[in-house]
Amino acid sequence: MHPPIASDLDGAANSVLGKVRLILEAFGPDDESLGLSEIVRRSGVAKASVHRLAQELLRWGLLERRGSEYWLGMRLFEIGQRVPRQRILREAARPYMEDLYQATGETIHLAVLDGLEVIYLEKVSGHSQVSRPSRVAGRMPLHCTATGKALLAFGPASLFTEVVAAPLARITPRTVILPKLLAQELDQARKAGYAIEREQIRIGYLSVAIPLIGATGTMVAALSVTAPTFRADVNKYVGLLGMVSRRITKSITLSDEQRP
Amino acid sequence: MHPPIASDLDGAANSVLGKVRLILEAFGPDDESLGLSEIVRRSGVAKASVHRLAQELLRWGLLERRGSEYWLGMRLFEIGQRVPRQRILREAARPYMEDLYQATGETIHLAVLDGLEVIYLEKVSGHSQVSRPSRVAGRMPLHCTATGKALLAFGPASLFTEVVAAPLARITPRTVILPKLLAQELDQARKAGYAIEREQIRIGYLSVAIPLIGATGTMVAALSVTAPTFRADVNKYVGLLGMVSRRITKSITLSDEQRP
DNA sequence: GGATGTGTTCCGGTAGACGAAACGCCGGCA
DNA sequence: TGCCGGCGTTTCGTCTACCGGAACACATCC
Repeated sequence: MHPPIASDLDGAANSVLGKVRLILEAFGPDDESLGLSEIVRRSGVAKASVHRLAQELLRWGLLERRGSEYWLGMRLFEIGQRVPRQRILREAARPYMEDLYQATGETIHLAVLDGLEVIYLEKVSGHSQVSRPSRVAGRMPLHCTATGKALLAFGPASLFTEVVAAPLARITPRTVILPKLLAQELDQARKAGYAIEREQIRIGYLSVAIPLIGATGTMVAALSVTAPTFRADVNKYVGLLGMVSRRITKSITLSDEQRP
Repeated sequence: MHPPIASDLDGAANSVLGKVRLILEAFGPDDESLGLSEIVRRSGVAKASVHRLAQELLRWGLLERRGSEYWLGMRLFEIGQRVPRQRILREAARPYMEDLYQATGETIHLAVLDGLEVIYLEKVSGHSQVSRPSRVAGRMPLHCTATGKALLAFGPASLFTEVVAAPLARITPRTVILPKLLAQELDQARKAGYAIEREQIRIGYLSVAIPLIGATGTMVAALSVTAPTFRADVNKYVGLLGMVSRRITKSITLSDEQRP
């Protein structure tokens, strides 16, 4: 765990909010608690300032504390659940994701575009953590995930251009990293109405994703089924996803205007 | 939607963080976007300050904007998912909640104590929104919800004392609001190993909840099944919950020390 | 005892924060 | 058309909230 990239946060420590950001982002996705000194080390903010701001964050509930250890506080979870861009989609999609999970027995993801990445809004799965790399609110590259490919294929062409402007990361030996090959995959996805990745993100697994198109015809999200390759039934998943996507988009009141 | 209670936030507007809190909490659980002037009205913070802080929150990603409308930003959702008190429990309980949902076809809730309320960490349900009053990260009173009763019954006696120190709210005509009667219910719950509420929170619905006890023997959370009264099978739910709770508590690495 | 680590408190200095006021734009209405 | 009220943005003199080095208190280890 390293502090946020310095170039993103130049000058951050010369404002209160900048320091608060550094403090809260010192806690990584797998951390439990941190001591004050560890927060200082990770954030680069002066100890007395960290202490002072932490007291105020405690009063707000954004941090919680026991003894000398600090935790991210429940109030963050509460406010985070209010974010309309995830709330409305999740609420609309959840029952259908449950249906898909029951019909397939495999892991179901709901993802949206954020910056140049996929961010997972929801994941329905059982005891086998088949898609271990993914987590709710986690981010993954667009180019090698099925949801990412669906977002690329059915989203604006400018998105593809932006994504391939930087070298594409190779996650597995099967990851497609040549822009030309990726473009062909996306063409195929547009013709077929769904995107697919086979072992491009995790060996032994494949995902099938379809786009959720909003009322004004623009990409809103993508929905996928992820399964171990040996037992995957792509045609079945595509059929189910297709039926479900029509119902979800009917129930979404979210327009693309929701997308800032 | 009204601004945060003034008594909780006396003096809040004389610090940066206090103002940020007022701004972020101006967005309610069902809001989508707010204009700058509406944020000003709800928060009571001066317009120029709201504008200035909003710009910084935009840079951080805690707010997002389109035109002159502001949204809570995806970054809040991301950080909110890092909160260990919800993350670890949810991850442990999710697969079992799916099992329960499949076995019962009814709504499953996972809840923890926060302050003197229940807060729902997760909810698995299908198309019938049987427990409409509840939502993830939503809060409900302890005394009239099954999860709340389980938390009271199996938690420290001091909690009960605190809760009944103030008048208990009557939600439905069936809500138990006399401390003596509530105490009897909790005794019954302790003897039976589970808590139950019948139409105390919503007419026509009942819930059954069991406690999740951590490694050190203290209450960590409560898990419930909620169903329409006419088709509820309490014995079935109790049996299933019992089997599942043993497995969840085995997989929880969370100790009560996680509870600040 | 000294060194090292943790978290807490102090307090003079200052720059970041403040917000009234002005500005520019827009839509509605007489 | 002109006025008004609403919106969001900008300005800039003022000031106090914020800053953080330093001191302090406590704990552990050699």
